[in-house]
Amino acid sequence: MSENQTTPVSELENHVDQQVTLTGWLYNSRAGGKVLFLVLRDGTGLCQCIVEKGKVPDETFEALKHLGQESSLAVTGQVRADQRSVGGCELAVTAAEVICPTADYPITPKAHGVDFLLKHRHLHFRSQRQWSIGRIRHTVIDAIRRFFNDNGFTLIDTPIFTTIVGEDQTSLFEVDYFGTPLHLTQTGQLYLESAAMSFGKVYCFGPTFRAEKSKTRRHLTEFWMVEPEVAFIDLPGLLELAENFVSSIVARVLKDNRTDLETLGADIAALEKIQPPFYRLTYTEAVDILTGPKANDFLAKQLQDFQNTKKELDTKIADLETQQGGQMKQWKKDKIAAELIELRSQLSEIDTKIENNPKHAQLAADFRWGKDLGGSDETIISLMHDKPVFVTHYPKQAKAFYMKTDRANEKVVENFDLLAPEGFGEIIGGSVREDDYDVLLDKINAEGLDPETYDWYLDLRRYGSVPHGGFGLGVERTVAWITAEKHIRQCIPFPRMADKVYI
RNA sequence: UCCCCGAUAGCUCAAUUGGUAGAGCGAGCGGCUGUUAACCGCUAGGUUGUAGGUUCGAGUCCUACUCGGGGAGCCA
Repeated sequence: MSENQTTPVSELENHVDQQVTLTGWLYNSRAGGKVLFLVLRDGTGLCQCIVEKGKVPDETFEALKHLGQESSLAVTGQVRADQRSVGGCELAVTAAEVICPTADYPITPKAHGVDFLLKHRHLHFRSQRQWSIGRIRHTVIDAIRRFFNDNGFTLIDTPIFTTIVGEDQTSLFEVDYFGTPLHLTQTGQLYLESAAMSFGKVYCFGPTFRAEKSKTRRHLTEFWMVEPEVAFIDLPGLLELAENFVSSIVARVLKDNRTDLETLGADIAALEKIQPPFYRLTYTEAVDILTGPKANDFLAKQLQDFQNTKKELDTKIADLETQQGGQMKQWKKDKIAAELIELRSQLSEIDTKIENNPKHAQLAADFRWGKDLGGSDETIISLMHDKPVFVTHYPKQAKAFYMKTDRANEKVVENFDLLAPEGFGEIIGGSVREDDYDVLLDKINAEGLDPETYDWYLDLRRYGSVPHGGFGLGVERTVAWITAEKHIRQCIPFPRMADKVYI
């Protein structure tokens, strides 16, 4: 069974009316008395294989008829173009070989809960949704490398065992490095700054670790981040780089993964709008929006929408419950019961939203200049826009020590966050770095950090310091946004969450 | 760490508000030549998360714990 004797499902359209052999796994089967419909999954796509009694040996027919989901097999037959089939092609089977028959595969083609699927992650990969997300993740990562490699950036691999704190001291994973405490990297940025002084434009790309005990849909303790760093750049330059970068990723996914996006139910029309320029707001403008009538009206309208949806759901549920009491065929009753389950789960989701809306309104209204923007605040801002939004110039005290103080307004730093639209929130954080030796040293001391540890970092300001800056983009958050996946744990093969690691 | 919600068959969920635990899917057997999460018939499948309490009687009410989901803080 060498590779050149088998044909990938993705290439069947080039083999119509030819005889081919497919290898893969049984995704689904529907058995008739004298005809079987086997849906084969081979990693490149799905193909419906038709097995007619009499066209294959009887024992093959019987074996295939009782074959369990996810059995591995090889099938040979003639390719036919048929619009009734998934993918537009099907296989008229003349011979088949079962490689490994399977019984009791745990993941059925029906609905499953989140916890169950995570516990079966090693098998859940095989499901359509995870497969499509995985392919899009692949494209996103390739597009990231492509963009930087094509734009004069040099890849610099920064260490995973580190001695320096880039973000927050409380969120470090400590490791015992031959008796010396080190920690896993939170960012490659500080190392990258030294590389930028050698290569000009650099980037690093790898896993990042944050020991934040966050239990939300946008947090992982291990995630992938790409960080470009550029010498001789200012804040407007960075924003331009970031919007071109993000737009190029989205464009690549639209080009390479349209059917995956369709499978996932992503909003393709919205993605097509993702082109420069993005919206630009200062932090102060964002605070004015949050505490002013605009956010208030927006949230009030949102609450009204939620309540209208709730009313509609309540009416539908009441209707179905009344119908359920009446006389009717069993299958009709079952259908109503299934519909009720779906509607009730929608209702519970909308109830949560209705419950959270006033809390978020309160948080937004109580917001005072000086705090960092909260998750809900970012969600509100991002929901109010149909394209990504840059929020720039945050208060100095809310941000990391290395960010450059704005010389025009010393209360703020020259930084930015990029919020993905329609509620997805932050996907990029970045800044111009403080390039003045004395200002940086003061910041290090003010933060209570040990200047000796940062001696090499200060050297970069001693020897030919230049204005420079960069940003970090979270891969899983980007994939979640593009695929319209609610939770980023679905956007990494083996998610590590606070307090939970399955395999 | 805090707030809200949940735990019933392998899976997803019901159980008329305290009165004999049910259905679909999945599994097994049978039927059907064009199915699309196929359909139809039959069969098997349960100490209702754990421990205690209230009650003639608890899946349902109370307390504690465990596990899970959502949200806050923090962040990519």
